Amino acid sequence: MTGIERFRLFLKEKGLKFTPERRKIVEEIISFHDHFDVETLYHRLKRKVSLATIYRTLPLLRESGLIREVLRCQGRAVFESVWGHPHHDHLICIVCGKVIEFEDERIEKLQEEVCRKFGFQPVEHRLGIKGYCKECQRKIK
Amino acid sequence: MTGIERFRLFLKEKGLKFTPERRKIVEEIISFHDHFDVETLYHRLKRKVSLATIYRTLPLLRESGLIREVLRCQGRAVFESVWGHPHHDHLICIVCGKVIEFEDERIEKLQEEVCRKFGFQPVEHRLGIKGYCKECQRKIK
DNA sequence: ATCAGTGCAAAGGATTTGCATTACA
DNA sequence: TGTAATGCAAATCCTTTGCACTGAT
Repeated sequence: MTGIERFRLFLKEKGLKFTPERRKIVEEIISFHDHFDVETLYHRLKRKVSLATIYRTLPLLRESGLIREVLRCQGRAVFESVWGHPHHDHLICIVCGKVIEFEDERIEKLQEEVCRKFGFQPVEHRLGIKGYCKECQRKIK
Repeated sequence: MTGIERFRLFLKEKGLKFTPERRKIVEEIISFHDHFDVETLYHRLKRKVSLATIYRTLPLLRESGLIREVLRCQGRAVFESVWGHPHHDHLICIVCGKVIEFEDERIEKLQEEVCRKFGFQPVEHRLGIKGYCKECQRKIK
């Protein structure tokens, strides 16, 4: 199943409509795997879809498991496409803003274990470690 | 060393001043270990310290390691006092908003391992798992 | 034919900032 | 004394919303 099909199905199940605007948004999101904020997405869509519609569509994309919010950068929410990409977490440099992605299956497993322990059904999770990247540590010293 | 002393020292090292307002804020934060947002803190301080000053002081408290931002709730940043409290992470129910705290030493250790691997010097980290709590799972079914 | 979705512009709400004044160090 | 901090109010900036119109199912 493609991401677009997935979204279409999700909308159908909820009795919502698959509009041209929503199609453009999903297509754009799936074609890139970088981090993006709303403004960036808006420009990538060449302003063919209004900001209001983007803001109204993002929650649906989250619910359907196509994107997730990874972090906040100066008040702005930053998302990433999740479809077809292995889950990973982030190291965020508080000096230069660089983001390093990493995967650790063991951490994932332990999280699942914790959820079971509390009878909690996880939907989305986010692990962000803020600190100084290698380069910025040097600069400071 | 108490939290207040720690903050005082931090300010001194940075050439900043320890004012009555900052003292009130630290005292208040240390006396509670719950989660709090800016508005709540403002009211706890009985409005003796202005919102502007609170907003200007919070980053300093973060840098000095006394508090950390744990999550965002409808746009509002939520913090918690970290001083003298073991690190923990959160399960956040997306239906009722309940927050369950948990500690897992093994996850912490793995995070340190990841940081070493990337030569990254961690300052603060945050693991939040969103999903359905036990009660809300029942309600939905 | 309906009911949800869209764009626009206005509203909202948290956070930041300019400025004159105050007060630590 | 000199520099940073405070409070106030205005300004920002991201995000949400009301409304009249459009369009997917």
